[in-house]
Amino acid sequence: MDQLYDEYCRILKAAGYKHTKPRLSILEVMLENHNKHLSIEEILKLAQEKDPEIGIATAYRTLLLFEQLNMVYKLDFGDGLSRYEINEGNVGHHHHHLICLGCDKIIEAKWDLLDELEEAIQEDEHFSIVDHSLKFYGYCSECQAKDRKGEKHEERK
Amino acid sequence: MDQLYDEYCRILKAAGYKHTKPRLSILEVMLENHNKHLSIEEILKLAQEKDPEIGIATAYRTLLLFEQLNMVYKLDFGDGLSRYEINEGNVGHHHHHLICLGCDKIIEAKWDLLDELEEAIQEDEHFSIVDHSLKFYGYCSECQAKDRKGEKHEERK
DNA sequence: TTAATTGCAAATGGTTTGCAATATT
DNA sequence: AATATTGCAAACCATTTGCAATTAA
Repeated sequence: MDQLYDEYCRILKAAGYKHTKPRLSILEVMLENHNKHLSIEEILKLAQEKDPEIGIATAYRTLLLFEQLNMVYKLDFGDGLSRYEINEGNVGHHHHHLICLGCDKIIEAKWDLLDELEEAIQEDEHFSIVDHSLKFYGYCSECQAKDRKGEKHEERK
Repeated sequence: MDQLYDEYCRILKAAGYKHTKPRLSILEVMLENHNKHLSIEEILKLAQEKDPEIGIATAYRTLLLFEQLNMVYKLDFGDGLSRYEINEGNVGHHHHHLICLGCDKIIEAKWDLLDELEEAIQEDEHFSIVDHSLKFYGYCSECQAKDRKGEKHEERK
């Protein structure tokens, strides 16, 4: 089905975890939505299409496990929901996010110019960096256009 | 007492909000702890030393108000608590944080080399940046030293 | 006086947990 | 068969909200 699927199955087994239906279903969901930022609720709903028995507690436990095994990233866009994204193996450098304050859209940022900054930090502070999280808040081009037309932004919840 | 205190009192009034004891007490607490990252619970406890009547709901409402007026920053270090820090007016560019995965210590990072990256994003994506959040996860010098001695990291909750 | 603000307690909502039943190896 | 895993429901805990009482202007 997918090379990552096999790889992550192997990792699960290697770490001593069983290949259960809920785990494999959720893994499939995460791979099928590799470009999205699904919430637990969304992941559960999709997984239940494959295995209707799955409960919410298992979804939480499974995503936590996947996160610990570095199979997924946990994302937080400040909307009160934990979101997850499969780790596609671009070692250590997952992308950043642009969060639109007008319409709550999330845009992927492909730039990664943090190397300089990371080096400075490692040297000056003797802090050994493992990972980072970078979010930009602002207004997307569409919301800027709306603004120019004098329209209101959609209300943020 | 403090020039920022006066300034923020003015801002409150200007925005049509009353100068109540809870608000002024919490403002004082935030100014007296300008270099810390206090949780709501901690802010409440400190504010209650000045005004024992204050309830938790007021603390939440006040910090939300202060955040909306850009008087404080809301911080999230992933420990399940909302933390707040007074905005000392370094316009738009508050500092970044280094979060130690070994001992949960938070180190302030003074570097701000994101200008290049922000320019690239504004141009390529036509995304108008208002603010950003940058966190680095890794190990502080002390935890690295402990590691070399073969000691265990403290358990994370 | 009057409209904003507060404290309290109850409600909310995402997440975690205890436990008996079930599934994997 | 032995152990890990699950689903369920209850518990948890940070945050929000309704409302009557209080307070600032």
